[in-house]
Amino acid sequence: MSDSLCCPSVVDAALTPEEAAELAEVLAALADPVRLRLFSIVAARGEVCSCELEEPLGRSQPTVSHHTRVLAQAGLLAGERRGRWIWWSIAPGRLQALRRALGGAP
Amino acid sequence: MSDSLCCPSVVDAALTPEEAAELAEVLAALADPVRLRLFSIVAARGEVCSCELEEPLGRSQPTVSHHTRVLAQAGLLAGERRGRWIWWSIAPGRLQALRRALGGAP
DNA sequence: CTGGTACATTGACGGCTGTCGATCAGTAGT
DNA sequence: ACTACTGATCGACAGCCGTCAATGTACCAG
Repeated sequence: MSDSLCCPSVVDAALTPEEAAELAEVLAALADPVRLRLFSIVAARGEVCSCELEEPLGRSQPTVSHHTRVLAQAGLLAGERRGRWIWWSIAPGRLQALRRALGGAP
Repeated sequence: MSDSLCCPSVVDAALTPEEAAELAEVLAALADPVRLRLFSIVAARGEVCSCELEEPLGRSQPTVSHHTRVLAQAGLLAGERRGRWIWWSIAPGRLQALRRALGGAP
């Protein structure tokens, strides 16, 4: 996926199919209750390893791995391997870019 | 669906399953390229009737009807019947509430 | 090297979603 | 009433998505 998500706002003018597809990808990554909770847990704690997510989410380890992968591919989560663990944090700027694409003030 | 979408922000604290489910509904409504373009067309023109949407979206009349319905049920679009036509406009406040739920400034 | 731990991948299953053709319901004009 | 037009609904189909058990991979301690 591109890294832009910068220029067009939904409320300014009709989106091109390409712009819409790119925006939809990011929105789809957040449009799941489990991923929203996962994301908010990471945001609240700053840094979380995968193994700390299974219990609060009530999902199996493969499912948690699947969701972290989706959020990371959407550019919303950043993962860093430290030894056996992967520490997840909020990818800076991406959420703000999303809000701007949704018509938020620059 | 509730009409709130007011209080919790994804970045402030861990969302409850109920808060996450409600937010996910609105995000899912926007997480489709066709609906994003539909929404942006309505936003750009102010008011559009359904019959003016089929051509720019390249979708059949039942499909357009399906998408307007999804957006309206999510509280993002408002429809008003005038004669044979239904005029669609952006539901005020809903998008701003979504941005706030995504951590935007109040 | 052996065993254990953290995470990824695979395969399978059920459910949801986008799409269209066909049909139905409501409105307006003749 | 009849016709024409806008929009909703239904039925069906293909494709995608969330989920988990099983298995694979990478890393560390001993």
